[in-house]
Amino acid sequence: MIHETGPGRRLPPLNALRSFEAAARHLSFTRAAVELHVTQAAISHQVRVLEDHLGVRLFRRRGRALSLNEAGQALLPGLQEAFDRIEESAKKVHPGHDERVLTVTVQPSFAGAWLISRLPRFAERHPGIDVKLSASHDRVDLMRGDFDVGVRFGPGAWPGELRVDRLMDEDLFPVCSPALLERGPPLERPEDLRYHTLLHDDHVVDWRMWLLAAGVSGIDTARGPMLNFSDLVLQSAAAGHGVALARSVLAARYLASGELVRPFEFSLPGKYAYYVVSAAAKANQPKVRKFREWILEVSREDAVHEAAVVDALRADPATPRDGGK
Amino acid sequence: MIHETGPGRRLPPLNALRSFEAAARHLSFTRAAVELHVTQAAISHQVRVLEDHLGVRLFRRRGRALSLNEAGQALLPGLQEAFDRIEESAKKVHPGHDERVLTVTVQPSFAGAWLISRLPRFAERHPGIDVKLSASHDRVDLMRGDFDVGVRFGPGAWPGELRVDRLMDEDLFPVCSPALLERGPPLERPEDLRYHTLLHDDHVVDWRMWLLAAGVSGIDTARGPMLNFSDLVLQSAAAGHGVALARSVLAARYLASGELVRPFEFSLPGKYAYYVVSAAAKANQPKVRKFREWILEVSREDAVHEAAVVDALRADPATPRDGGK
DNA sequence: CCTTTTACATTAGTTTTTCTAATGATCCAT
DNA sequence: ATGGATCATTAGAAAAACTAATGTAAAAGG
Repeated sequence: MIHETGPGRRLPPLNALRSFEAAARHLSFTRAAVELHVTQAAISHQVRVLEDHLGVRLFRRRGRALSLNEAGQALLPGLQEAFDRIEESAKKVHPGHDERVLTVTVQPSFAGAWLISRLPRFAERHPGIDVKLSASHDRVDLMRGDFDVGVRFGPGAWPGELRVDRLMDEDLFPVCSPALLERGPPLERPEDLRYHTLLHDDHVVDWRMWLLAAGVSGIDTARGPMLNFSDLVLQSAAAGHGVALARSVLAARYLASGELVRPFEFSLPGKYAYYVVSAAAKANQPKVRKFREWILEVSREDAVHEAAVVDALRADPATPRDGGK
Repeated sequence: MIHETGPGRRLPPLNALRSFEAAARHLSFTRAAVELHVTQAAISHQVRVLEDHLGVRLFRRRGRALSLNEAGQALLPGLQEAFDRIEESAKKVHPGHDERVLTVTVQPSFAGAWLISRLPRFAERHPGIDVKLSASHDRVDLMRGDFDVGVRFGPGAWPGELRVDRLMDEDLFPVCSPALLERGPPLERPEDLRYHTLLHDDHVVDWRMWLLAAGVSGIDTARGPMLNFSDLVLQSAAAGHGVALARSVLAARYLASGELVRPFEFSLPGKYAYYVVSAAAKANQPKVRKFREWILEVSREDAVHEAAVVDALRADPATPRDGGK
């Protein structure tokens, strides 16, 4: 009665075809679901959509036994060739590009103190993405394309066409072992630091600046050992060797476990922060976007959570929430 | 660091591929949008999704001029072959099945009085579906697969595996031309019908039953002409030849235009109703579902609307809302 | 040139589709 | 029979796709 041609193609629902192909290959909705990282119900729905669209059943369902009926058998081979062709074409377009592998570069201190323990959560949420984490001090140029995304500590402004999102701010405050606090010389106010060994690391962290900000003078900041890595300084402090000036992100796990405590509240906001960084050209790739969104979300959640834990510990330092050392 | 293989395929987003293919074929997002019955923005988004996924641009956009770049040229041919293959396979599965053509069977009276004027709305909402309407008195067996869907007037219970939805109830009431009401013998109560010519059709409608229900006796229902089609009876009434016993659905358009009026309010609920019917096996096909949902929705809306119009006319019969005859 | 037209891009918000979790039904093996 | 495995169904949540409005840039027309 009413006519509307439209010269284009008449393709069945493509996502339903993908589910059907997987289901037909496995002869199992459940296994197809595993392959496609969805639930069995999703496959069931999609196959049904395709069957409704075509107006034919494609499977013979007899309880547990699943098999292709005639229509299904007619459909499958051509479909598989078609999908092969698509895979092949897609590979041709950008060889060496793998949308499943995400390469991430971070500093070792951040990897150990923060990222490693959280990465499993990412793998769980995005089982289709395979993270390759590179922890290294080497300055990596994200613009050169060696890595998809990085976490950098710094002022937040880098040259080049980058997408930069602030991840976490960094505060500086002294930490020491609970034993030192209980049994060492008094350590109630910043001034008391003069009776303690100060542990130094050779990076950003600077006792002089902190003491100045805390309004304390006359303490010799040349005293005490200097260690190469931030984490070693914290370990040393946890072992009771002295008081370290900690960066909040790196110290968080020691504070949470009770291995380190903060003798005083005062903390100096660091001038640097952690940023998620990626080349602008890559920033919108799904795998990159998912990582960025995930890490920003986790850092937000954890900030809330850790603040609560730290508060609890401060209220009752004798019973650390976790096993401790 | 974390590894998760998954032996399956690695296909790009399939719907994005469809948009790309159409856009590449037309070398125009706008024309691709027309073909796929979506907006230009949708194509733009989908192409972008594909480009992000693959990590390469596929088009060269230079203002108005759109062309495939190297990557796009590498992708297109294989993709088209793949889509050809899919179309071919889908056709093989169910030849003679066309998901764009919907065959509908109704009685001529319903087609003319109700469906024809509303069908354009359906075409507008679902431009991808091409309705083939068959108006015929022949009893058609929907189970035999000759038609996808039908509208049937009857008791609502038919044999066979059918999906049946009640569409509209049918009331019986007398109608006549406004001229007859003004200038003819009085016609204020059902009793006054004795001074008028009764128009009969040979179908369901029966003056005897109506008069009985209205509590009037002693009127000779054998008087007056009998016509073959319900609509002819109404036309005859509109021409002032007498009073017809109308079925509400069929009379609605005459009432709306003012060509017919109801001399009294009393109406007898018909024992039959209109139903949307299709074979259970076809009832979930997208084209069938869309038609069913549409017709049910329209009938609901129109019921509300027409009730309002009829009320308005009853309040002021001299100024029909529509042009009239 | 300047204006208008045409076409793609972008944004925010809505709609539609897809997916999940829970549960049910069925078949098979023990 | 009973338990385990598998697909189906349902309602509701999450994600994807789409639209409308608007922006931007290049080409075409005066």
